Amino acid sequence: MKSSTRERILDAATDLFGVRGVEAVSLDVIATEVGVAKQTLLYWFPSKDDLVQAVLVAAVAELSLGVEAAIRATTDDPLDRIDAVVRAVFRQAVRRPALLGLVREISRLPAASGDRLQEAFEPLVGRAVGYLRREMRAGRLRRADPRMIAALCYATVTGIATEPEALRAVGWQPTMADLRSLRTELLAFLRAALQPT
Amino acid sequence: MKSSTRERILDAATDLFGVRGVEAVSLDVIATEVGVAKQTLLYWFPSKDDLVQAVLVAAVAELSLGVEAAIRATTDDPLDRIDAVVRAVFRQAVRRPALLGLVREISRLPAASGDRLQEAFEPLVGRAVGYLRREMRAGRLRRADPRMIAALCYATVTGIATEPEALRAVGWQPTMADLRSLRTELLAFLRAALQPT
DNA sequence: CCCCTTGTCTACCATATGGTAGAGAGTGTT
DNA sequence: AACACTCTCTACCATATGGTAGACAAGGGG
Repeated sequence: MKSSTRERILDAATDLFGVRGVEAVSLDVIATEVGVAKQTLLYWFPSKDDLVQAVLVAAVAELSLGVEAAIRATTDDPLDRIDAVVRAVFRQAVRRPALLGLVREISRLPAASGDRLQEAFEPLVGRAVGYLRREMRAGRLRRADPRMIAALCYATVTGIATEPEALRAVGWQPTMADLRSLRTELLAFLRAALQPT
Repeated sequence: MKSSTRERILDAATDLFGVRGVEAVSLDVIATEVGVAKQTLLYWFPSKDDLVQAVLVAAVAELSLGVEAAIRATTDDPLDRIDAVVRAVFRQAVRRPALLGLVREISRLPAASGDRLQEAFEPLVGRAVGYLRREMRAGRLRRADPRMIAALCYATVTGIATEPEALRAVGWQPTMADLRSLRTELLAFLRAALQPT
């Protein structure tokens, strides 16, 4: 497949940007990783900014898709639903550790890019906050500011998924067993934090 | 004060590294910020790596000091104590938003530097995990893997403090009122997550 | 007065970076 | 055969970066 060059570039750039940070990764590094000349990158993406944008848009779409699918596939109970969303995010984070790291890069981008990305996430965020608010009113979740709860859940999941160093500091290791245990603890943690009193 | 040049460099570097990331900040930028020639930086810190190390060591010390003071100043109840630690971290994060961002930079550093930093944090982490374990055994905290709980609390606090973008996405604004409300919600969130069932 | 140390600077340098210009190969169209 | 289009490459380029060499000023002993 000739036309897969673009995809391969996007793939490599996603991983590199997500792990090392956008500013820290040069076009040359990406090109070498893909096994192609730098100019080929600049053929598909006229500038580094364009590449960054494309990578971010693809990452946001990928994450959103996974999350939305997880939402549709669960029951009504909000704790189960949150469970499913976290599992979905977790699964993607394991398959592609760079994805969530990329999301965190957004805050380091020029304001304009950040805003655009924010718009891409807005429907998902808006729906999540609305959902949390309704469930709180119905007494099926601990009452709190639903916007803050959304942010806190995001911070917890993203934080734990993007900082292997923090986990290593408490003796955690990237084995299957520890991974499963981490997921279990994360789910119990969120469940306890959200359960109605 | 002549000898304060070093301090001013450390200060500026801390803020810039913490907000934009180590790789994204050049010596020239720091020098301009401080109002000094690049060579003056290289006089005080023979290389960028040296500067990075110095900045990280200072940041770790600063954070550790604040946390330890908070711990000593509270009662026995573990939830109160965790409350106090979070408040301490929060206070420092407000005074100096870059501090926690810096800690997150550790995972992007060469392994050797990361390890050294980890050692600096080790006593604090070890004590925290031991404390959590004892309190769980005593039934004063929800029973769980204390190591994971430590990591999760860290992820939640650091995540929420270092990602203004996530907060903005849910309509949060950096005003005094919103800041206070964020702290309140964060404390309630952690309290709920840790309370014995 | 001379010399040594301290701290800051200007002048460079090699390398890496994002990006431009344009050649060449392969493929399909007329 | 001639042409155009798509894709990749080599050859450059201007700028920015981390870092070196060394001048210059200020002060403090001896």
